[in-house]
Parts: sequence; structure tokens; C-alpha cells
Amino acid sequence: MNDSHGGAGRAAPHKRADARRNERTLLDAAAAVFVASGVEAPVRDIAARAGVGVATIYRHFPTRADLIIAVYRHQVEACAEAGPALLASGATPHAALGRWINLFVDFLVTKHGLAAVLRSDDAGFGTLHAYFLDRLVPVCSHLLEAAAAAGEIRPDVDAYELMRGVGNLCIGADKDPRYDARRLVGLLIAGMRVPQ
Amino acid sequence: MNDSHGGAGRAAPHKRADARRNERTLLDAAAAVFVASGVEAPVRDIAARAGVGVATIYRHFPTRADLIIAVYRHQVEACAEAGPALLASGATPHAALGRWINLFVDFLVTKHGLAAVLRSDDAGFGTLHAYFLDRLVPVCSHLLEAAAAAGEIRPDVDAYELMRGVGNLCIGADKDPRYDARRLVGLLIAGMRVPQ
DNA sequence: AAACATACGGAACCGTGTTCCGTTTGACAA
DNA sequence: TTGTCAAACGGAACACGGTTCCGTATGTTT
Repeated sequence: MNDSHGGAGRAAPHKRADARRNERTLLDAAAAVFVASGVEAPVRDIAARAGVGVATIYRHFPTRADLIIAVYRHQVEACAEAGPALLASGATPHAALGRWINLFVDFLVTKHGLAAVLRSDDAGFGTLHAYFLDRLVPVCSHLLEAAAAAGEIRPDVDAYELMRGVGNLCIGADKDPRYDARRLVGLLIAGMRVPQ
Repeated sequence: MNDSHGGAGRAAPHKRADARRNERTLLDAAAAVFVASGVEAPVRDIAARAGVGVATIYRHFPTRADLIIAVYRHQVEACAEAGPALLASGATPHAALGRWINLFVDFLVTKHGLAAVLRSDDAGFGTLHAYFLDRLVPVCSHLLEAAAAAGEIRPDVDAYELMRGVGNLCIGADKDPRYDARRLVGLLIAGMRVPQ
């Protein structure tokens, strides 16, 4: 677990203890504030919650995207790893795809504002898009190929486009009781089936 | 065209000529700036383009939503009126629904940032949501009912939810060549068909 | 032409992201 | 243990965009 002299070639020169401690504290504070106020909460709020100055945030996480990625990395990884697992679990590829998409939707709709920020074209969020897409599109692509090979869905559905579409459908899904993202995503998945 | 003493009961006390002129100018300027920079362009840009002070904008259009509504009112009305027309045009209700949705999608994707702002939960945009929803949901509802009555689609699709979903799918559809909102919306509509 | 209300322009204000700089603190060596 | 120095810190300062305020200008009416 100690990576202070491990890793890639050069000895990453010891990080100071207070810096490491602050990074942890910030991660916890950010997670709490994200839950309370969404991922676009003011930087000052997060700093205050962590008991540090604003510059400390920028030092550890140059862009908001970096902070968001750090907070949710575990869950994104888990989602990515669930793809192959579902495919191997015995269900049909189409069922596996449906369940995996549901996992993704559940993740997004419980993170206030995350879906919206995933769509933001603000330059600062470039790395955020890239991370989600790099990590999840291949998994989705794999599932789509399996379902297409099984003849369950039309073969011309693009994984990138599907992920963006699903992400979009999740925008604002919290705070609108009349809107159920999962139902619409279900319709979308249903629409991918071969015409018979 | 002169509505200075016509209309609803009370004599709307003459609006000053310069005010009326500025309102026009502002509408034109806003339309131009919206095309160039999207519907979230800085207020100052619009004021500058119109050659007026910022306060003049707020005087005529208290919130940005009012300005956006004023700029796009004609097109929204046209879209709303196209619904019944399509239904009466001889095609099946499902086809009419599909075409109408395409009209709506075309409208949204060509107005930079409008779809995103339609989903914004910023309080100032409340009237914008309300206007779009009030005007279009009944039309959509009518089309859905016709298609459901014809047995072409499942009867449990909610017009409000569908409109929001379609709107969401249009977010960011400009400026991403790999993302085609129309294709995804097509999948969604296809998913509404009765299982056979 | 005078009087008055309407409308105007731009400065001022406020909240939020981002950067800068003087100060503090942990790490390492003597 | 103490001295030295770079790493890290905190908060003030800055930039920018939305919103409001107020002194001034202008259209309208008598």
C-alpha cells in the first residue's frame, strides 16, 4: 500500500505527512458536501468543511474534475468490473446489458448533479468526461457486442453514443418526482432489440 | 397590430416609443447572440450587441427565461400546432408521433444550450420550463393517446416524462459529432412500441 | 413650452472560481 | 535537540458574470 518509493521508475520524493492528511480530509469533506449540495458545491464550502484554505484544494486537485474523479473512482471501477461479471453470470447478454446499465443509472442518479456535469462542455471537465468514457465505454462495447452476436439487439448501436444518452437521461432525475430516468432508459434499451 | 387600447379590459397605458423600439432591438440582438454563443451568453454581450445598457434588458425581460421565451415563442407555437396537423395528415398515429418528436428534436439541437437550460434547476428558469411544458406536453399527450388507442404503443408512457427525456437526449447534441440525438430518440420511440 | 413620468446607461454590488504571497510546518542533518 | 530549507498552508486579492441602484435623458401630455 505504501507507494512512497514504489511505482514507476523515479522515487516519488516523500510527500509531507500533513499534505497526505489534508488530501484524505479533503476527500471526505468533498464526499460529504457533494451529498449535501451536489457536485457543483462552492469550493469555499468544501474548504470550510475540511477546515483548510481554498488554495489547499487547488494544490491537491487542480480542477474540480480531479476532485470528483478521486471521490468516485472506487464506484466507477466497481461498475466497470461488474460488466464482465454480469456477462459471465449466466443470463442472456441482453439481460446482462440491461442490468449493467441499471447499475450505471443507479450510480448517476444518486450523485446530485453528476450527470449534468458529465455533459458540461466546460473545458475544466475534460478529464472527467475522459475518465468516465475511457473506463466505461469499453465495458459497454463488450456487452453490446455480445448481445449483438447473440442476435438480441441491432448491431449498429454505438457504445459511446449509448453511454452519453443514458447519462443524459439521468440529468435532473433526482429532484423531479414525475421523472423516472430508469423507466426511460428501459425504453431505450428495449428500442435496441432487433425488430423480431 | 396596434394593441395600445385593444385587448383585455383595462387600457394598457401607452408604452413609450423608445421602449417599444428597444424591446425589438433586444429581441433581434438576443437572437443573434444566442446563435453565436448559445442561450447562456453573458447579459453584457447582448446589451452591447443591442447598443443598450444592461438595466434595459432587465427592465424588458426580468429573467433570462423571459428573454428566451420571447425569442423562441414563434417556433414553439409552430411546433405545438404541428402536432394535430400531423395526426390529421393521414399517417398512422405512431408515425405522426415520430415525426412530431423529430420536429421538436430539430428545434432543440439547433439552439445552442437550450436543451441544457431547459433542464437547469436554477429558479430563474422556472417560467421557461413551465412555458415549454404547458405548451408541448398536451400536444404530446394527445399524440400518445392516439397511438395507444391504435394499439401501436404501450399505454403507460407519460407525456411529461417523454418530453423531458427527449429534451435530455438533445443536451450537448451540437458540438459532439459522435453523438446523434436523433438516432437515440428514434431508439426511445421504437422502445415504446407494444411488444408485438 | 413646461411638467412629469417613463425609460435609460453605466457604475456599484455580490457571489463564486482562481491565483498570489507572506507565513507556517514537517523532514532531514548536524 | 536544534537549525535549515523546501513543501505546504491560509486567506487576501483578483477576475468575471448576474443583478440592482441612481442620477440623467427623453417621450408624452397639457
